[in-house]
Amino acid sequence: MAQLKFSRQRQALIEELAGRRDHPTAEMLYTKLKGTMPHLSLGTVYRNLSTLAQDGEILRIHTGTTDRFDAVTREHDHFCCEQCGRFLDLEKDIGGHLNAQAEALCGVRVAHHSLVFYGTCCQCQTNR
Amino acid sequence: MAQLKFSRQRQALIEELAGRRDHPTAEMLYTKLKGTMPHLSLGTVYRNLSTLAQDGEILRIHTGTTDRFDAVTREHDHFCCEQCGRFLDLEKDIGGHLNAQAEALCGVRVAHHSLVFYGTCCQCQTNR
DNA sequence: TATAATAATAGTAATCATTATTATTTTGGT
DNA sequence: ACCAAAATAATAATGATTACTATTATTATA
Repeated sequence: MAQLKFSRQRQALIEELAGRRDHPTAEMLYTKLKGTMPHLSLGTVYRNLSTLAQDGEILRIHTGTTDRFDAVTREHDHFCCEQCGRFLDLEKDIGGHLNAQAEALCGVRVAHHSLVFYGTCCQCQTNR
Repeated sequence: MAQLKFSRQRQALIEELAGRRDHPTAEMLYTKLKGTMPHLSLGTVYRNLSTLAQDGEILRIHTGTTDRFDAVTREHDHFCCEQCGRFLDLEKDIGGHLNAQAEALCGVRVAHHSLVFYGTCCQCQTNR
């Protein structure tokens, strides 16, 4: 990709993602933006999410099913509730020094990591 | 699934997986076993890997592309080389007490986690 | 501001990994 | 040997994502 050109679609995508904390999937973003941009194509959403993630402007999170996206690019970790599917940021620093630790112990060069906890969230613990 | 019945295919799958350390994909196992079981079906491989993983007999690892499988079920972490694609066990204990830590800090109930480091492996560091 | 080069789009088709369907075969208890 | 339950092979279907292509939008420049 030589150089980026502005596009309303990409701009709307960036703004929408920055305005939410629920780690939406491509489909969720598509459905939402379709409201104000009826001609928006799902392929456009995927293409922009992919390039933005490659450029480090957003975060792409692999979950085993559908990928989720996050406007917060500072490395942090996530929690996925196996009951309700909620996908939460772990605000407290948990995985902070893991990269250095893995490098020291195992002799590999670590660029980044992906850490997802699975279990039961607060709401689902009380609702039972 | 009421109760399991023996099958040659499942047995071969378990033995093959137990005998290797490269975290094969379903396709890799299929190709290998096809040599001695020409009628083996890819669906059979997937179905057995899925039930074995559900029963906790093997580990299923999501990587963003193709899932990988591991006969070692003790919770441990992995490293994926972005140069050569090697998928390695991290033998040293890195993620050991993360679950408890996440529970204490964030008030969620953690059942398990998935931790994958990405970067450059030893071989790829020297070969450049 | 008209032009031209190029990037981005919409719409659709294709791909890839995985799961579901179904008719047939295996297994294991009686 | 007989029967019910489970497993299989072969294939179709699904779901997420990427690729293709003709058209449209953006931007630098004459």
